[in-house]
Amino acid sequence: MDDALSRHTGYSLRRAAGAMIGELAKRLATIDLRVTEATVLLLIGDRRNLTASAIGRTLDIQRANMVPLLNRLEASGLITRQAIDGKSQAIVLTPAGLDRRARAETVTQAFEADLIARVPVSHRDHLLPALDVLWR
Amino acid sequence: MDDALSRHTGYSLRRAAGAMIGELAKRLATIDLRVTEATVLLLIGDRRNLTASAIGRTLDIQRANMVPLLNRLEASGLITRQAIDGKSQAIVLTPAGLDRRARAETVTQAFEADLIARVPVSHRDHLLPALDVLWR
DNA sequence: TATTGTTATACTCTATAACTATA
DNA sequence: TATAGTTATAGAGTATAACAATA
Repeated sequence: MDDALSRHTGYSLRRAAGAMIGELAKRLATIDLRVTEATVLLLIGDRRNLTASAIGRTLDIQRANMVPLLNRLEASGLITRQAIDGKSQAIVLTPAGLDRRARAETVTQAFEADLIARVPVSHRDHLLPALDVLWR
Repeated sequence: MDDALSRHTGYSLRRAAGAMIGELAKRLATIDLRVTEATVLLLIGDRRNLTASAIGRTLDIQRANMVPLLNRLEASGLITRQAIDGKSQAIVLTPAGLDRRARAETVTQAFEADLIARVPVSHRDHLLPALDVLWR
């Protein structure tokens, strides 16, 4: 097709990620979540006493950009901020947050299954390890 | 690490693409190009009589978003618009555009080589075909 | 009728700098 | 001194709607 770009792994990576995120965003919109919001909910449910800064470090989101993100989740009643000490706050899921998180897990797991199903079997087990080395 | 997400191919795809694009953007900035601008230059040099709409279709960029992108390239003296008929315009590289394109090719090829070198040999040949199926 | 180029606008994510307060 | 939370701001990419002119 576009021969100047068809053999570029970087280009394919960009296009694949774009297509994937677009599709996931559509599915998460049905439960009123953005991709980044769902990612935060999934992470929080897994750990305890996570601060905004710690979440940001794990997800590679700037400290400053966590603020409006968490503000929205708090305004939606999905999280609360609980003081750990005078400086840090734990981000905690509310009952509504736990419920939304469960629904996000259902959506993302179905999405994952559909995504992986599209990859030919011969390549399937290579994709995740190959991707991981590019950012971990 | 983040166990709720570590086995998600979609999440790894997003992180890998983000890290990759960030690095590529830095390298292209040294020759005063954005990622999308470089992509357009590489595509144009390969074909002829490409219209803005056709470029957009190939690169999955909305028609409306091509306008400011091409305006910048034109303002930088890298492209010109040549009438094909009363409705369509061919996007053509100027001599400066050809030179910038050659430099973009050098940067992207070095980047590609570095990117692929990081993928373990056992997975290397599987990455591009696995990615391609996710968007082509 | 479908397509091209365009304008306007808004949203999402990301990046940087700076400030306050606390560990 | 380093870190947490925050504010403000800007940039880049993307999405939608609408319009005039032309194929």
